[in-house]
Amino acid sequence: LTQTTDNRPVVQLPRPTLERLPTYHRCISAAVVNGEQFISSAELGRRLNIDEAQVRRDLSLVWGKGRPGLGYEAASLITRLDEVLGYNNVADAVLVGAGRLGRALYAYPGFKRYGLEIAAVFDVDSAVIGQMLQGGAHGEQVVLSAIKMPDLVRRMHIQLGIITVPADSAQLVANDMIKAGIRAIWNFAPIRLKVPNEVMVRHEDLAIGLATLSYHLTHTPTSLEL
Amino acid sequence: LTQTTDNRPVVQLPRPTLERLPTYHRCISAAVVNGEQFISSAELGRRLNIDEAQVRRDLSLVWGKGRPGLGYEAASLITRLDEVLGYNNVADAVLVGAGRLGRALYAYPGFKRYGLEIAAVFDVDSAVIGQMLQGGAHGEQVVLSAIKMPDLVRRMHIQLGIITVPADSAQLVANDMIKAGIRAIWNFAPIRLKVPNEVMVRHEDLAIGLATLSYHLTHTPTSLEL
DNA sequence: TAGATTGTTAATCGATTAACAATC
DNA sequence: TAGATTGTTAATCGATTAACAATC
Repeated sequence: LTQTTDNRPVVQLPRPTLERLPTYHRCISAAVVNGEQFISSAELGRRLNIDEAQVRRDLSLVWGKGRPGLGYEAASLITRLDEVLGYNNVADAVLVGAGRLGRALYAYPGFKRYGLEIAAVFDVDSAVIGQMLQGGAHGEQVVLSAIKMPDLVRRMHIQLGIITVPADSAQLVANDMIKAGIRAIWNFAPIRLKVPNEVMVRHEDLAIGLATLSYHLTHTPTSLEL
Repeated sequence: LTQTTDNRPVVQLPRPTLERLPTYHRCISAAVVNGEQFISSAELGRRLNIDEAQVRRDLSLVWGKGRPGLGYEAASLITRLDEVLGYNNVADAVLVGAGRLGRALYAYPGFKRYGLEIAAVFDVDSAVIGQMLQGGAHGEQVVLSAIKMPDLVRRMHIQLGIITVPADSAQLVANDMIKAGIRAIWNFAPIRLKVPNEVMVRHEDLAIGLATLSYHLTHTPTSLEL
C-alpha cells in the first residue's frame, strides 16, 4: 500500500471524503492568497458549510498534521492536498467530441491548475475536423479525425479520456479508448458506460442535477402557496 | 405532506434514491422505445450496475406498483417518474453568463425533454450583450444585459437560475437572483454559494470529477507498474 | 500557564444488502 | 398450479457527529 511521509495510507479514502477534498483545496488556496497562515477546522467548516468534526476527520485521514490550538498550516496543507489529489502529476488527456460542450471544456482555464492537459481533440464530423480550437489553455490545436485517436493514445501513453459525444456513440468511443490503454474516463454523454473493473468512469450527468432541482421546485411550496 | 394516488408520501426521498431516479428514467425510456412492456428490478440492475434490491427499494419508495412475477410496467413507471421528478411542470429558467459553457448549456437539446425552458440569457460583457444565441431548443434569443435579470425574474415568476459566470461574480449573481425570487440555483461556477435555507443550490463542480479521476490515476498502479 | 484546537474514540444516524413471505 | 419477482423486514455496512483527552 502507498504510504505517505507520516505513514498514513492514502489508498482507499472514503469516497465522500475524497469528493470533499477539492473543496477544501479551493477554500484553503483562497485563504493562502488572502495571507492567512493557519486555518482551523471550525473556520473551514463555516466557510464551506461542513460540520467541523467532519473537516477534522477528513483532514486527519489525508494529513494529520494540524496543530492543536492553532489549526492547519495553510500552505503545507495545500502542498499535501496537491499530492493526494494528483494535481502535480500532469495528466494528459484526449477529448472526443468537439461540439459546443467539448469546446467549452477545452477552453476551461481551470484545468491547467489541476494538472489536466488536453493533448488532442477529436471528432467524427468532417465539417468539424480541421477546425482550429479557440481559447486553448492547452495551446493552439486543430480538431483531428476520431479515427486517429487510438493510435495517439497508445503512442503518448495517455491515460485519461474525456467523452463529449452524443449518447449513442459514447460506448463505442469508450471501447476504443479502453482498447488503446485509457484507464480513466470522464463521461459527459448521458449514458451509463460499461467498462472493465480496472477502468474508472466518472459520469458527469446533468440530468441528475436538473432532477434534484426540479424535484425541489415541484415538491417544496412557494411562500405564495403557503 | 404531499401524497400520491397510492398514498406514498414523496417529499423527502433519500437523496441517493432521488439521484438514481433520472438514471432509471433514462433506462426505462430506452426499454419502452425498444418495445419492452415490463422490466424487472434484476434487469434494471444489470443494465445500470445497481444492486437489484436497491432498485426494488428505490422504486417501492416512489411507486410500489411492481407486479410480482412480471416486473414493472415500463410505460406507467415512466409516467410516475415524470411526475415525481417534475418533468411535466415546465420550469422556466434564466441563465447568467453567456460564455462558452453558458452557450453550450443553452444549446443542450436534452433539457426540453426534462421540462427545462431557458427563458432568457444574460451577461455583463457589452461585447456579448446583443449577440444571437445559436442552436436554441429554446427559440432564437439575444443575450440581454445582466442588469435586466432581476426585473424579468420577478415579472415572469421564474424560480430557477443557472449560473455560468466566473467564480468571483457568482455570489453576486446568486444574491440578485434570490432577491428577485429565485428558489433554486444550478451553479456551474467553481465556488460554494451561500444561500438562505429555503433556496436550493446544486453545485456542478468539475473539480470534484477531475479530482476523483486524478486520484485514481495517481494511486492505482498501471499494469506496466505491477 | 490558560485558551484553543487537534486527532480519535464511541455513539448515532442513514443507506445498502440479504432474505423471504406475499402474490402475480 | 409452478415459476418468477415483488415489497418489506431485518441485518449489515459505512459515514457523520459528539465528546474529550492530548497538546500546541
